[in-house]
Amino acid sequence: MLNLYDTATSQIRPLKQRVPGQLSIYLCGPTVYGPPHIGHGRATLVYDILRRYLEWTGVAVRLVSNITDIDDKIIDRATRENRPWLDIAQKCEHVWFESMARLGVKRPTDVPRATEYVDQIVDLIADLVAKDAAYRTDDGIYMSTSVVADYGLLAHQKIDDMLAGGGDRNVFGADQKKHPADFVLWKFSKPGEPAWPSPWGEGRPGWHSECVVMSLELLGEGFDLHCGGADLRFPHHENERAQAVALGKDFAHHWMHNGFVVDTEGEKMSKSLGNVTNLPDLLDRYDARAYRMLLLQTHYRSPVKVGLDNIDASVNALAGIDSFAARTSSLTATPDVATLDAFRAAMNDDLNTPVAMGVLFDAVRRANIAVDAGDTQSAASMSSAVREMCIAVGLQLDVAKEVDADAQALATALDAARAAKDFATADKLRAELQALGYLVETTKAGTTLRRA
RNA sequence: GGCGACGUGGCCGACUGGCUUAGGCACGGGCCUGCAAAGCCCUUUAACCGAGUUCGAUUCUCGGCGUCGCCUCCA
Repeated sequence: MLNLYDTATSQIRPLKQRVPGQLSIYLCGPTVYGPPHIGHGRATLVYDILRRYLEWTGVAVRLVSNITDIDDKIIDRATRENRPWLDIAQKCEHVWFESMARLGVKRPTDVPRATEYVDQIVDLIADLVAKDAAYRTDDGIYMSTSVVADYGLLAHQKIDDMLAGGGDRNVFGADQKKHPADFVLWKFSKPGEPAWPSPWGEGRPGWHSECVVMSLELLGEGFDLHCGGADLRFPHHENERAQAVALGKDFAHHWMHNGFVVDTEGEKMSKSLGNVTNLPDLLDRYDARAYRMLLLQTHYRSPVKVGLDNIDASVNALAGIDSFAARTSSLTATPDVATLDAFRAAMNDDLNTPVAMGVLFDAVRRANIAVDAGDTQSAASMSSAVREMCIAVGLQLDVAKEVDADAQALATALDAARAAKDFATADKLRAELQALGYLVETTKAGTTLRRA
């Protein structure tokens, strides 16, 4: 059973399954108005690892992750660039999933778009209005947070205390709100803006209403886990919950939040600070698996520095596992039980992937020792355990690729030259093969080639 | 101003009141190799500062210093 930190209770507790053997997860997806940055990459990788691990243990996971395809930022950009807003949303969504594919992040089981749920969103807001939990102002319909007794649950702070400071920013519709914490459910549209009909006038849904509707529509009440980046804890998740609570609905039973990607000075990367690295740029420069490895070696709730040194270390660590995979690819056996037990224990302890990776690296080392000692039995069961662990966390190993006939001929010639002690020729052949992009491993047993 | 997280060896990063375990990367030495590469072995003896609790604290408590986050753009 996976024990997982729950933001609502500030405790590590079992992640309960509403239906045994199944797990329902809602992950707040991106607002598609620009390229994804590496913070998005972290969030999606963390939950991809969670999902894959759960699936590996035999749990059927339904992961719903939305696309926010209508939002002020999309409209702003459309206006600025004089393009249709839908064009921006669709192109950005395409880039998003392209990056996800490169990262090896499995596509969610459901990808609802906000614009596909406007009717249901209107219905939900109407229910809130009917219950006096929402009210109208000149610019939209607002949620009355004071009807929610435990508003502030996820923030772990009283509203008054939250409002005491930090009031140095522009708050949408602030002048007409009944309470400063109230938030917009429906925004009336200005001329030329995208608009949908509603009983209160044309407009568009507020961000917080989209997610509560889509999660409840697709997963139903009392779904197992709601997750996202730590910055969504408040206000976004708090506000989603407030709407559900105000309607008497059973909302998410467990809340999970991942830590941020920070820059080399330790500051959070965010678009407003201008210190973001775009995900496509990162993926152009490095093996995508290196980012996954880097995150696996950090706890999901800790901040992680993503810099050149860090990624290089992960690239090198990965190279070691790759060459291990290549030298043990032909071995098959039942995976070593103790190793997998240790791995599960680490993962079940609030997804302690750094410890789990320790187990993995230890297994690699022991398997290598066994190979060197000619103990194929142990080598096989250890290496099989390594392959299992890699599957569980979504690490694809680069096993030896096919070697073309020409290169194989050069390798054979290389072996012949070595046998004849013609080392000048042997060195030349090796250099040739390396120039062709192969990793050349010359051993007593003969030369093996891998794609570099 | 409120709430919270963190400060571990050259870098990243876990566990833990004592029984010298992290783990990865880098550096150095060795084995292997014709030489390399890959792999293996060994190595360097760390916990921001101060006080307290304790037989004993990196680990608990308090204080200080520092870094970071949330407080209606945000993964």
